[in-house]
Amino acid sequence: METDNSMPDRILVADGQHLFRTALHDLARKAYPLAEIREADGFEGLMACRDFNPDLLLVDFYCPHYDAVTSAKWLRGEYPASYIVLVSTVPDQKVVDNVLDNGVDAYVSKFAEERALLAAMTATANETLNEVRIDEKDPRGGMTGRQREVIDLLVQGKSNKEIARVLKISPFTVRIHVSAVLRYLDVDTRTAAAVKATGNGISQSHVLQRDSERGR
Amino acid sequence: METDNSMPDRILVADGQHLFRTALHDLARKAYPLAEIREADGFEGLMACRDFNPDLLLVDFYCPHYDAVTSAKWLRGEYPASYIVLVSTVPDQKVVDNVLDNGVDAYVSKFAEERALLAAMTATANETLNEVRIDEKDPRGGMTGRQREVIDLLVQGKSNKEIARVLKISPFTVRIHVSAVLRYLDVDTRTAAAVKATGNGISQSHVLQRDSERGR
DNA sequence: AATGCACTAGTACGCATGTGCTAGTGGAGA
DNA sequence: TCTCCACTAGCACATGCGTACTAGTGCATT
Repeated sequence: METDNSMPDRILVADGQHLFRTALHDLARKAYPLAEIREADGFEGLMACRDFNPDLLLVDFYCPHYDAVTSAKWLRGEYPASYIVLVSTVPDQKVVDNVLDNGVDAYVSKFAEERALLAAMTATANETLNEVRIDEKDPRGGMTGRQREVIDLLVQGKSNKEIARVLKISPFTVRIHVSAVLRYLDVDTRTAAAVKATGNGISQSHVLQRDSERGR
Repeated sequence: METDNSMPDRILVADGQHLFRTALHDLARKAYPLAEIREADGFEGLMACRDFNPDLLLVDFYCPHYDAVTSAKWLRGEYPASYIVLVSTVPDQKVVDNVLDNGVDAYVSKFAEERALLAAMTATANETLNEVRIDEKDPRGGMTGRQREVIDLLVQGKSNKEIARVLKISPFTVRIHVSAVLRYLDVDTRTAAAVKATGNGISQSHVLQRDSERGR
């Protein structure tokens, strides 16, 4: 921890939630009292910090209109030398693995304890981050690999035909998987499955199925 | 602010996100240095604090398996005398109005500034809280009232028939509204609409749409 | 070798969904 | 008054969706 390259000089904290961002900032300050820490609010804030060149990037972030992997790649492209920690609420191990394979160095759930958050931001690429990854229960634990791929696409609003195209299998086969997913989630329709699998955005830790938001 | 009844003795902070909860705790401490403040993690934590009898309740909370209004009513029933502030990410003014009509005293977005959060927790039932309500853009701004009611039910995974039953109108009429909503959100299927309207949960502050994921 | 399971692909059937029409009512505003 | 618009209700048609079958392949375990 006291090696030269594991001690970031510049830390960028990017998150749209003001209070959470502040808390992350404080935590980063606690971990690295000497570092210069900046905050960025959303995509625009991130764009405004292109010259900051942080060593460590703590971010809850998706490129507008793009998916997780694309966003991860974009981040890596923008910050090729930074240690990028995604602090978010992705509940799917598969997506986490995907972003970890595409530019993001570490992932921590927003529900994680301080300890885990600190561990993530003090870890470096040389160290083990497996322990830092996801610490939330995955409701899809009982699903097969294919079923998870299908539900991942389903919650994007994709039709069976589209899912089939993506996975390069028959729409008939997709229906098999969808059907199994519905049974697993104990719902009747794909929309209900999407809602249940997606969470509602209001309180990721507490199950629910009412309402929400989000635009485009 | 210095009247006797506006100064809470006991404050309960309930939120599943540990760091955010801590930050809320700190903020509450800043607002009311003398108060006894407790934290609760999720539904279970809330249940464990039934004897605490807080004057002020800062909560991001839904009853498991129940909707916003039911949760609000439950909260009010559990804490009949508390000043209940919902700190969450509900983006729909209508749902906010509904919970405000059913037990919750005030709502603040998680994206709000400290100032707004402080304002909400220092407000009392006698004061104006209109200014404290929602400060996030509602992607459904252009929708009619009925359309919002429909999308609210749609994102619960309800079928047209179920929506019709709830709103006490014909399923044919529901289809009219659903169709309008799909056009408005620029999607082809109700599932895609639900996803788009629900957000993806990964980064509530940054718009997106191509992808998503999410557990519960 | 045999069993189990995931994955694949198909058919058939029934209901749900989404669109495009027509049409009536009531309220707000010019 | 006349117009605009939200809301209501229906019909027709095409497509999507979900379930219940059958069936074959490949892999891992016993």
